[in-house]
Amino acid sequence: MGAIRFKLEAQCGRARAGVLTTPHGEVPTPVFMPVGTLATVKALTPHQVADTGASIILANAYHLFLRPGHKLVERAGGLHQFEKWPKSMLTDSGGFQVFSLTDLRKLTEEGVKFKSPIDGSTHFVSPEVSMEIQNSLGADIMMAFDECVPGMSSFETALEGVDRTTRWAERCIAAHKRPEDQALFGIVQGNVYPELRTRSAEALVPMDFPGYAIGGLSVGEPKDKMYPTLAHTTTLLPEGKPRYLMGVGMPEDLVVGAALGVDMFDCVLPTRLARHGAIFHPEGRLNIKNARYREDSGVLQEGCDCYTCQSGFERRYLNHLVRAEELLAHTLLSIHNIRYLVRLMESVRASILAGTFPESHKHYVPEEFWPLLGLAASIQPC
RNA sequence: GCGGGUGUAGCCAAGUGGUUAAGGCACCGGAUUGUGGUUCCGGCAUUCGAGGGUUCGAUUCCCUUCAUCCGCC
Repeated sequence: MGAIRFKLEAQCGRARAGVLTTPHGEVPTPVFMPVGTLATVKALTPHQVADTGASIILANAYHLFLRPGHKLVERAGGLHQFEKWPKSMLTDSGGFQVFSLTDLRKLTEEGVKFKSPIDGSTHFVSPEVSMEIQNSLGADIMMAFDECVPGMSSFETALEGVDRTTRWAERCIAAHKRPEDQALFGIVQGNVYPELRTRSAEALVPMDFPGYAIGGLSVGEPKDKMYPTLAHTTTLLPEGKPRYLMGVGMPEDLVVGAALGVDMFDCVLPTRLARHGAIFHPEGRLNIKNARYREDSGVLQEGCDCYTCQSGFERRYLNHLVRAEELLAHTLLSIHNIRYLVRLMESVRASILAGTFPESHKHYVPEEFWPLLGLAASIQPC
């Protein structure tokens, strides 16, 4: 018996609705997971995060390793206790920082030498170190330490990334100390090359991870590369295990991902956009600091059930808070944006259960991509 | 009233007798997908307080005037 259970409740074409059970509760899927890199979803209290309907959040092993240190978090009773988040939690391995901190690191077969962005000191992270960090942090789900190559890398570079990720995956499994209460997910790499995605999945699936992530997407490649790659990759993964598309959070991408059989998503977008004064809206993204909202007495989104909209905060007030760089702007806009994505996933899930997906959500997706959803000329109800 | 200084975009401000007048802030847009919390990319003065003169050519040199600041009566 592993740390998690995953039960599929319904399928609709390739889309799935399920329930992921972790030691810290149930997570209905498909699910959007807010990101709390440094043991906090920026600008929000745990209560506010939970109030958006989020049932699982992320933290980052590499960043917490640098500050305050994973041993300190362990002495504090683990991440749940440290940051007072009682629900499910997932830690990223630091693998993404291999990609995002590319000019501050040196990569070898053994691991990665990073230069700390905090004080310039150097630190070595390997699959074994990442497992040690994540075991100390104690999240319900931890991620393998992988190599994520940039969006439009050459086939050769992507191939190296795939094979290194495979070798590192074996080392992660061997180094993982708490499989009974922490589930370790493998990560499929391969950039936009279908044959490399196949190669990666064929190597990782026999390792029998309790869940599989799709990494190396939304890292600079265009959508007409990303979507077909995703469509191919989800067919390679085991039916009965959760699938997690890493780093994806645009509403249309969530709908496409769910339609292609993804169960979990995470993204910094809702909170980062909020801190830059932008919000999700059915008509597209709105930049609430634009001059045209200066006298706007409406709420962010008519009919939205988030705290910010329900409290009646007007656009002209939020415009002011953003311009004045008041902290409350970050809080109020983050709440709206996270709730927007959580609610989107709730409605996707309900439609899958009702058998009306993806027809019910196709308006989120540009028409040119409808064929990918199974929404060509003939729509297949399920 | 006298002596001196300064007038360049909404604000601070560089600059030169010669094609398109730095830069910063603000402002107006855009970007941001497993977060290096203050980032990146664009746009924004046909004109240098006003008027006149010298010159092939003036924001720059000269005169007048206006505004403003400092000091002395």
